Amino acid sequence: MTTDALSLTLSALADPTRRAILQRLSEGEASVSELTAPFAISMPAISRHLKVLEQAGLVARTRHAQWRPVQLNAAPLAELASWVERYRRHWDQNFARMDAYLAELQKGNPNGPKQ
Amino acid sequence: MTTDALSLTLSALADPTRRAILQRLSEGEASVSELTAPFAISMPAISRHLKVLEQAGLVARTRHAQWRPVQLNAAPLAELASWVERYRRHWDQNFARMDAYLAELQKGNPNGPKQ
DNA sequence: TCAGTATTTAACAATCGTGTTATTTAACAC
DNA sequence: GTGTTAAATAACACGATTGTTAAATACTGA
Repeated sequence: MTTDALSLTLSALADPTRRAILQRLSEGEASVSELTAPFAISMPAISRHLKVLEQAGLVARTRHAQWRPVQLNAAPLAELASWVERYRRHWDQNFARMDAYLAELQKGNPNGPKQ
Repeated sequence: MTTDALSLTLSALADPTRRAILQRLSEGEASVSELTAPFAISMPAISRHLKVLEQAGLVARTRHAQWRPVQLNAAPLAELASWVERYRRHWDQNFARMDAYLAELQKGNPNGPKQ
């Protein structure tokens, strides 16, 4: 498949369980057991969610005795943020007003800043 | 199922074809035929991608003779943007520096703004 | 009404995603 | 070594996703 990074990030984030895991990790690293506790699903299921998050680069795993602490890595979210930003003008009222204002300026300032 | 809105948005965006459709629509509305043209897949496949985007609230469809013009609706991206923003401090260097700076201020200004 | 165009829906196949339980691996402690 | 704990992997089931082609629907225009 060779899926692109942004698709990997988005499909990893599409699952509510995985987003909850990230939220927990934003408060600090955690073991797989600790991550499993809040959910009604088994540890193997969480382990697979972690694998998805790891392949998307959203978490990193280290090793400490029989624990594998999991840490958040938010770097891929930077790319997502910049992707979303390209659409901000389509929903943001301030952006819309700014566009209209600039358009007015463009055609000879009839409603420009100094009347 | 009753999937939450953010999950719907994210899984809709996880597909590269659907993101390409949105990008095309950011330049203006288009018919299904026009949206199909750039891709190597059939029109029914595109029609179903559009249904996914519509259910996520990312596009709206109107009716004009035998055409069903499709329009971008970026509103759901606002929620996504604000979700991502909550993690900005985890990747943004400026945020990290600001955090460190504020922490210094907090513990008695040893490395504060005036030395 | 009939033919043509645009689009959706139906029926099907193949693959993917997510959960389960059972088993295996790895590290600790005695 | 044995036993315990933490986690991953295997094997499986099941439903969702995504594509296909063929048929149905909706509108236009003579």
